Amino acid sequence: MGLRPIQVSKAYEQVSAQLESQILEGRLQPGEQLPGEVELAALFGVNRSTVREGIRRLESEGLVRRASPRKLVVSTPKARELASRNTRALRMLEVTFDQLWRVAVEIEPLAAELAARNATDEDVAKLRANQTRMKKATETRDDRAVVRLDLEYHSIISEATKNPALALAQEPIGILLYSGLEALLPYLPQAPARQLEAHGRVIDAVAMGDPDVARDWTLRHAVDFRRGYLMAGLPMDAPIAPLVPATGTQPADLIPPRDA
Amino acid sequence: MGLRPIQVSKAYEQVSAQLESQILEGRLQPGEQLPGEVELAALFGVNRSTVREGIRRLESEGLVRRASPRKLVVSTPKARELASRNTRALRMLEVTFDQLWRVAVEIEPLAAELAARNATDEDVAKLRANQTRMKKATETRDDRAVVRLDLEYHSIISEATKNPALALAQEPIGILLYSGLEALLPYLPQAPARQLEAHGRVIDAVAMGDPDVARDWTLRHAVDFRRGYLMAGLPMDAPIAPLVPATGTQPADLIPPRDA
DNA sequence: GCCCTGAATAGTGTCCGACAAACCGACACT
DNA sequence: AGTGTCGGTTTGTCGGACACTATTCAGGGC
Repeated sequence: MGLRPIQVSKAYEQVSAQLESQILEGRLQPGEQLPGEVELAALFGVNRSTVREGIRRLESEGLVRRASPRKLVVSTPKARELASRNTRALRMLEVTFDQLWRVAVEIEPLAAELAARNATDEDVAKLRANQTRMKKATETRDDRAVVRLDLEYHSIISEATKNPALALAQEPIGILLYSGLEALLPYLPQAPARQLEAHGRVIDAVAMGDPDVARDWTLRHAVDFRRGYLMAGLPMDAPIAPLVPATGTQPADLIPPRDA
Repeated sequence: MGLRPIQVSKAYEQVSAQLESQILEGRLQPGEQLPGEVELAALFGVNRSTVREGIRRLESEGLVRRASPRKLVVSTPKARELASRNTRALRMLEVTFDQLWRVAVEIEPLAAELAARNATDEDVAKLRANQTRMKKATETRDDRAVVRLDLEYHSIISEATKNPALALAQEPIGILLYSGLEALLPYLPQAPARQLEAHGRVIDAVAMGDPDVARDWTLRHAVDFRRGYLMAGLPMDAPIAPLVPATGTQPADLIPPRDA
């Protein structure tokens, strides 16, 4: 029969849904301040608690943001938060190195190309600063810093493309993929040096606005990374970040937080 | 100075943060059921309202889900919801056709290739069913249905890759890009026929497990789409979905929903 | 014995009212 | 001008309450 499952709509869902559609339709514009909770409750004709629950959802989706504890303003979702949510989702979906790499090897060169086309002087400056610190970290063999700076490098490239669609697609993949670098470094002491070289070439190409060279060296870098991963004997088809910890932890009870 | 902005941590944030970390660390596994709100409130030592606000966030992030109104279970974020959130974000960031297309032209062929490598019989069946309905919609010139089926086609391809990283990157871009198809169709009556052909070729290639052909025809399809967009005289550098509606709508007040 | 039905139970959705802490703006003071 | 003070406002949190509905379970019908 042509019957659809009926779904009761909770009040707090309607609150977030209505506010969301007002935002999406542009009737509430980014930067604009929302009324206080009591006033909203009055406008919607529901209790303040209900409004609060609705607001929590919008907050978590990045459509509204607290400029200060008292100011609730409409906002566009921030790239950083989107990336971290997507990264988390990929982790939970137990994505493998191979899956990530297959996408990265196509998208990272594109990112480098677009960065070379669109990067501002400021972006280039950031890249050079990153390179300087990376050099230092490589010399002092500070693995932790190497990984952190590598992630930062990819993030700067992403931003330099001036292409939100690319950034959204690339960032979570880059973050997860190059987090795996940490497991790699102990086996491949020469990796940071090769990385430093590749980054340097790409940065020069970006600075000179040479898309082809940027693309080419990024591709090499990605291929090299995969080879290193293989040589280190790390598994390509195992989840990058397993959900179940290796140590036999039993489901512990939650710890009350409020004693602070 | 080396001072960091201080941030007070609200109780409801700690609730969601603690539950989130329990999930991420695997101590709470997907499918597992959470205690009721009262019990959680007791465990955390806070009021039920506070727990509820925390749960709303996790719910909105897809880390927990209501299996039935009474059962709150841990869950992995669903691809569909991630895609729609990311799509919304891209819209709000006022991404342009050109930006989307540059990414799509690299990532969609990859998706087709991987689909050809990994698609199951079920995926192929879905694709064929989609093709059948698309044919009908083309013949009856039902533009609305053509767009809907095109989006579905891309979604099936995405799923057939068996690569969550790719799906995450591709879906929002595909959704946004091919929503623009609707604006295109009135100008290009022959577009659906060409699309039908391209889809058909890709589907055959996927069915036969031929990655190269799948990739090739998807690339052609993407290039063709851009040409159509140009020929129709549609703007490449304007936001795909402007936030501010063209009609002069003034910021309307919120409408109380509860009279239903 | 098994299935169906209806009562009992438990849990969610929503509301009310309240209060301390903090924030914000204004105002007075040096 | 810069700084302290003060009071109103808003948020964060609490406790309690109640209707409604899943879910459970026991008893009756087959």
